Amino acid sequence: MPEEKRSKVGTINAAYPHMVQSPPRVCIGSIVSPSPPDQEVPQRDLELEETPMELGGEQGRWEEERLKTASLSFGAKREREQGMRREQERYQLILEEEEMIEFVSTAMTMKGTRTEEVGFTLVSSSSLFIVVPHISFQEALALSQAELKKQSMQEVRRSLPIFPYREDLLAAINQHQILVIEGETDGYTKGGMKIGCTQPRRVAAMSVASRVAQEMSVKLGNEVGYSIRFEDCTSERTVLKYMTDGMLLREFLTEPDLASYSVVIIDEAHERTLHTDILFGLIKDIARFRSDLKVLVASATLDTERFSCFFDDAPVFRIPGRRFPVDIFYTKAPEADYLEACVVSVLQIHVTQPTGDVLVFLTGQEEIETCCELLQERCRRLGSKIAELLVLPIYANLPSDMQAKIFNPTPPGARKVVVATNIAETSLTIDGIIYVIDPGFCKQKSYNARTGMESLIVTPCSRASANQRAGRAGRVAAGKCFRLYTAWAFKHEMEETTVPEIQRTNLGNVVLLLKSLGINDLIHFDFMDPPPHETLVLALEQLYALGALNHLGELTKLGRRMAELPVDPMLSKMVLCSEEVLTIAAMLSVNNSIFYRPKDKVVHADNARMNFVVPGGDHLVLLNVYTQWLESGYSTQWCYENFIQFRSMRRARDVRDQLEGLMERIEVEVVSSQGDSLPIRKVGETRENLANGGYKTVKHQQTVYVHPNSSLFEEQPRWLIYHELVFTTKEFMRQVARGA
DNA sequence: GAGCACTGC
Repeated sequence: MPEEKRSKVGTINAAYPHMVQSPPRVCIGSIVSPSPPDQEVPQRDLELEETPMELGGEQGRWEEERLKTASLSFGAKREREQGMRREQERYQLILEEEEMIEFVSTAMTMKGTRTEEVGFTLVSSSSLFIVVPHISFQEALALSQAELKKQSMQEVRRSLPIFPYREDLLAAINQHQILVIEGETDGYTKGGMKIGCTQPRRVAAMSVASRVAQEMSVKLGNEVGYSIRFEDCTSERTVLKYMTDGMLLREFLTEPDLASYSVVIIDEAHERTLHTDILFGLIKDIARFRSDLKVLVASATLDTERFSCFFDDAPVFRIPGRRFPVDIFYTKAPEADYLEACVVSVLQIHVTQPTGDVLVFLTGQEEIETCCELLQERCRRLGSKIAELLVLPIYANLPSDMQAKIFNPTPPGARKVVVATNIAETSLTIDGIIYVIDPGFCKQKSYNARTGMESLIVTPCSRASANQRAGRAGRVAAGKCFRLYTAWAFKHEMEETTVPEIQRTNLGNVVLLLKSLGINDLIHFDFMDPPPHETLVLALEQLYALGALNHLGELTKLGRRMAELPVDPMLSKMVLCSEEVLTIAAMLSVNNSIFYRPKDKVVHADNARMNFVVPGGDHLVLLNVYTQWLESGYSTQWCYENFIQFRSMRRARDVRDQLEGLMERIEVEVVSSQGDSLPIRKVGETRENLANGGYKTVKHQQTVYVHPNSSLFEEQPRWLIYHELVFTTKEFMRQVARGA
């Protein structure tokens, strides 16, 4: 019995009890374990896991049985590694029932058109209207987009989910809905008044605007336009303006009462992005004195109560959504090794299910790469025994040309498997997906306000998220969703909804923005879900330390300027120094690593990165990278040759240009420090070197370490300045510079 | 000697 494997189970168990009540499945040959006895399995710690006999009684016997199963599995694994021939024999068994994961259908189906109560909640309290379509505007448009290809515009319009309710809706709010606008926006767009509609994502703002312009037969940018960072596609004629939620938030700085808007629509409200949540508070506030302002909140969940309640019991108007039914399957017993379970499930679907592509949700790049490798390897070994299986990864950091591959149509006779991160949950839609495999995990950011440390941790996802994933199987036809956890776990162990971002993130930026809008009492600001008290306090403390707030908590002149710059307060302060710092701040604010590091070319990538190292630390390395890129003429080819992410660099350039423009506006002169690197270093806290390679933070006396990817990892100078603190396997300082 | 989910200004 391999001890290390068992303790690993213990480790996972401690973190995610619901996932690990069974021994790990390590190969296709492992046998589905019997159901546990009726009583609930107590949460066990590492020690208990290693001495299961101590549990005693029925529970103990059950544990013992299961550990035997585990050892059988490991035995099988060793056997499997012995030779190709055996391997072949095993795989021939792939179709045999006991070789497969046992799924149970719980008669649970995400219902299609007729029965699902989804739709709008249109609500009005004197000045306030809330529309909560359980199918979002964006979703409705995406659905109709597919039909646009085969039908006339008129037919498509009729086929929109909202169409049958249009009259009621129009009557109820006495105006015209964005979805069904047919040029009758007059009443709300007289005298230069606009309708604004926010989306959480840039592409959504652009594509919805483009579609509506098409519907209204106007040129995009005229009556209908969009506004996103780095790109303003509106004109004086624009009456219907689509934008990102963050963009509207910034508009508060120049127009605190949104005087030029007669209607504001917040779409995809259920996503609860940080910006959406702040908008809620601000809009609720201005709606009190702007009785002419109409507010519409659109959400795709059934949880309309929360929204209605927050907006003083605004009424709710429902419109049924439209989606194909999705059958939900759960595993009979929990799966400890979900990566292996994914691979088995994909093959199972491939061999036993009719045509249709598969979408697998994993948590990150590494997992996705491993999963793709495993799938490809097994397909190769199975050879002509199975039909062709196209395995395609997708995650945000994947270069664009490789991302594009997932949209290629599947050749006849083959099946496509897309292995994705959460990017496929909301940000992009892939045609032809019929099967979804959901292990039930995602990577989530969390923020510890006591230490000011962020961490990115794999956590079980929420039921809302799981349902969103399942819904991805029902876009083109009836689909199936295979959940790699039990129905019991879904019901009892997963959270209803994902914790809103506002409760999981550093709020330095937001606090500075609210302060500059004249909101002094942040503790009593009307948040739909308030952030932790400590988060607000720490943000205030840090702003005070940076000189953005005075001892009374009032905004200083510096603070006012800092609020204009759309970067972290630490960076906006730094930017008010020298030209080089502008570049460095832009590079630091691109939070993705600019260094591309694919698994199969790790050595090349690391060598390429070494070539950029200069003395002084990571900030100067970043400056060096940017300068060389500039000298190459912002070349794509240059990026490719040097294992640099072109997208991140282009973004850094955009941010840099924007900051430079804003600096002019707030009348701060951009001066070059003429090769003197000192001003660059005025960031972060200083640490003193400890014997064990760790450092102690000056402020909290906390032990932290240099990140191994840093250019100063080997050097370890006595004093260090760091840009951010991140917890992964240890407390790491990322982006460090040599102290004085 | 680690590993960055996804957005957004």
